[in-house]
Amino acid sequence: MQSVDISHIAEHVGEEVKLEGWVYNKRSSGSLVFLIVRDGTGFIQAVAVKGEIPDEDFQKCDELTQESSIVVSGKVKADKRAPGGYELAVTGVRPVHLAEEYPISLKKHGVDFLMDWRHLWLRTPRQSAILRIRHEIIGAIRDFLDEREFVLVDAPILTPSACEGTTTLFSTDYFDSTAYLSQSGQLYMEAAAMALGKVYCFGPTFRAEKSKTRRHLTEFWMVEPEMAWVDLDGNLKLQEELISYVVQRVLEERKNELATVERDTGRLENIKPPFPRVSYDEAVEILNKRGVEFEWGNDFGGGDETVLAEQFELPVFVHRYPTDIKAFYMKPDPSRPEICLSADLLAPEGYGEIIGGGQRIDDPRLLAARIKEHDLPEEAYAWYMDLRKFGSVPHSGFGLGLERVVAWICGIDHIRETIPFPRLLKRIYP
RNA sequence: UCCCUGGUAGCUCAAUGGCAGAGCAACCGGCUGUUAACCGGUGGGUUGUAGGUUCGAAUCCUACCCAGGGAGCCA
Repeated sequence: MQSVDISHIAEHVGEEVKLEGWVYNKRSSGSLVFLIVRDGTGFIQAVAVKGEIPDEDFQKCDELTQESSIVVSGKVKADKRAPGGYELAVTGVRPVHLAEEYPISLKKHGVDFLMDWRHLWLRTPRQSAILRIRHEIIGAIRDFLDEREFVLVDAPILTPSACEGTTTLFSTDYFDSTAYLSQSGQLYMEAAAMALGKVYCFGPTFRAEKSKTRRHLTEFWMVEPEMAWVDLDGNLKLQEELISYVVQRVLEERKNELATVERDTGRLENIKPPFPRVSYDEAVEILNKRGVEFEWGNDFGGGDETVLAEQFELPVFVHRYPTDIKAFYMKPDPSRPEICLSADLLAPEGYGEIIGGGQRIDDPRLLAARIKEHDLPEEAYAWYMDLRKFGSVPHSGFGLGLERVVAWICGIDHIRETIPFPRLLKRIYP
C-alpha cells in the first residue's frame, strides 16, 4: 500500500493509503474513535468504526494516547464534517509506540512551562508554522543574494577578540589562551569583500548582554553582506530590495502558515521599495514634535524607535547617526564629520531595528586613530588595518537579525518563538 | 546591573490572617459524527526555598532562587 504525506492527501481521494505519523488528539464515542493524526506535513482526522474493522484494530485505536506514533491505513474520503475537509476511514492501525502521559495538553499554558518542554512544543501547529516561515525567510535571503552573485563566505565563530569592542562576549578556553564566541562576522567579511567583491556570511552570533526583553536572545542568527565599491546609498538600495523580496516571497509561498499564526497580512502586502529615509537630525525633530524629550547625540531607545516607525507605513531607514554613538569603523560624513554614513532599518508595528549597517572607514590614518581612541588592542586589529594598506576602497555592508525579521513577518510579540531552541538570559535548556 | 509584577495539584487558576478548592489532564465507566467532544466517578498538595512575626501563615516581614515585563545595550 502507498505511503503518503498528509499534505498530498487530496490527490488520493477514493484510494486506500498508509499514513505514518503521531496522534495529535483523540475523541471517542463508544463505537467510534476519531484520531487527529499529524505527520509533520499536515493534520487529518482518521475515523475508526466498530464492526467495520477487526475488533483488535478498533481496540488498538481506542487505546492510543496523545502523541503515540502510528502507522494507520484507510480510505481517503472528502467529508465536510472533518477538520480540513478530508478524512481517513480507518481499515487498519499499527501502534509503533504508545506515548506516556503527554505533558502538553491542548489547553492554555504559560510560557515558562512551554519553554521547559520546547522540544515537544515544536510539534504544535503554531510552532511548526513559525519554523516553516523561518525556513522560507532563510531560503529567500540566500536566493536573493545568490542571484545577485554574492558569494557565501563563512566567518569564524571562535575569535581572538571583540569585533566591535562594545558588547559583552562569551569566552571559552582555547588551549592555553582564551577565545570568544563571535558577536559579528563583519570584519572578516570586509576582508572577503576585498577578495571577492560581494560577499555575505549567515551564521549564529553570540552576545553575553544581560538583556531581558522581547527583542533579545544571547544566541541569534545574522546575515551580514559586505560590498566593495558600494557607498551608503547603494547599501540602502540593496537592503530595501532584499526585505521586499523576502516579505513578498513569504506572502506567496507560506499563506497557510501565516494563517496558522493569525498574521494580518494587509500591511505586509505593501512592503515594496523605496522605503522612506530619515536622517538622524530629522528623526530627533520628529521625536520632539511628538512630545518625546530627546537630545541630539543620544541613541534611540525602544520607545523612541516605535514612535519613529509609527510615522511610516513601510520600514524606515534612519541614517547619518552621530559618529560618537556608532562603531569605530563607521565612515564619517565628509561634509560633517560629527555624523557618520550609517543607517538602521526600523520595522513597522513596533518590531524595532531589524538591520544595522553603513559605509566603513577606508582611510588608513583615520582607522588607526579610531582604533586608538576606542582603546582597542592594535595587534589584534593589525590584519584589519592591512585591508586599508593594500588597495583600500570604499565599501559598505549591513547585518540583518534573522529572528527579528521572523518575529515581524509572523507578527509574534516575543523573539523566543522564532528560533527552534532559544538561548535566553538564564535559559539554556533544552 | 537596576526598576515593576508574579511563583498554590501534571497544566490554567481561585482562596488576603482561621477546614487548600475548581476546570482541564490522568485513571475507571457510558455514549455511532466528535470538532480544545460530552456525561458520571476515582486518585492527586512540604502553597518556589530558608528563616521570622503570630494562638494560627498560601496570605504579613526579610533574604535567596526562578519566571514575566521594562531600562541600559544591541540585530
